[in-house]
Amino acid sequence: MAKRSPSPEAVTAWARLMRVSRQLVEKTEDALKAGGLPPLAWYDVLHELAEAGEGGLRPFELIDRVLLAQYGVSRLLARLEAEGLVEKLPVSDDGRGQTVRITPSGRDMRRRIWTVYGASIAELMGDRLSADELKTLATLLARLRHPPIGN
Amino acid sequence: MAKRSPSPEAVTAWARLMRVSRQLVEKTEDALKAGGLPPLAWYDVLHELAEAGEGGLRPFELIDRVLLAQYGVSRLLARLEAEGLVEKLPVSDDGRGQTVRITPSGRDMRRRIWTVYGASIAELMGDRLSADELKTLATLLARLRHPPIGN
DNA sequence: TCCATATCGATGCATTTGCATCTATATGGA
DNA sequence: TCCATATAGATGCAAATGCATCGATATGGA
Repeated sequence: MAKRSPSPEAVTAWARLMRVSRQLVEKTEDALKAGGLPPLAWYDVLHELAEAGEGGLRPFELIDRVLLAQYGVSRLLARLEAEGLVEKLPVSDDGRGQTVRITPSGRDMRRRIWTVYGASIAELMGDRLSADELKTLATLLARLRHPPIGN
Repeated sequence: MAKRSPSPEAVTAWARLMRVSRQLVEKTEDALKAGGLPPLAWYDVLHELAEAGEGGLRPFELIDRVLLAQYGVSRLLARLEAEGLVEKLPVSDDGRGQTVRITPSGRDMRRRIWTVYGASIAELMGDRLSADELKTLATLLARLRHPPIGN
């Protein structure tokens, strides 16, 4: 089967996207480590659980939200639970599953991570592009999402 | 010390960038696996070495180009050498170092990876944004590079 | 020349990730 | 009701990664 070739513009944009996103992640992870804080993935999960409120979330609901594999979620939740940042509750109408809820100490950790994470975003994105440029960037990136959904 | 808060625009752009880049990498890695091909990192190294030509590159020169840690480069090169895709040559004027050169079979592998990788770029980027939009995206992303260099 | 320090690249060990599979419960059709 | 199949989540094992450190060579100053 014939494979297509990408346009030079597509290749350049791709290369920049790959390189920049990795640099930004690396810089942010470094800042978190320097502050004695856990990795970004912990923030992602704590953030989703905080948004979900008292009802919590089922582990399988986290898979798509934080872009982790099923076993990744399973193990990350085990670590978070061991640290007392989340709690697992049995769910009444499905004996296979559980509900995961953020604890007060989890909310506190989320806040502490955010002081570093947010500062990193401000420095690495906010300082480099104007509000308009950031909106343009966000709009273009939205068109690359999968599945492609409006906005 | 006081930490800054990022603007809402910066946060949105950041979130989109993180999510989209991970989705694109995942889709591309999946395509490579489906084709029985090695990961993207192998392509990155083979690409740099192919560009470098017969002179090859020193391992430490690859560190910044492919954004891997020193030990990551060391081990990846060991795997590539074991597969016969690169060869290590002693370098005359520095007894500590070596020069790494791509082999014919390495060039062939690079080509084979590109048929899948390039098609993935075409599908995931080229099909979704116009040439002008891709240029805009690339320009905005360039402003986020570290260190910030012109373009 | 000698020694302290820096650089290049490799590696032991612990942690993390990926893959495959497992157990347990749920669901739907015969 | 019973059984085949599907889904939720956990886990054993192998591979990859991160961290610290090592051995070897280079370099620069006393």
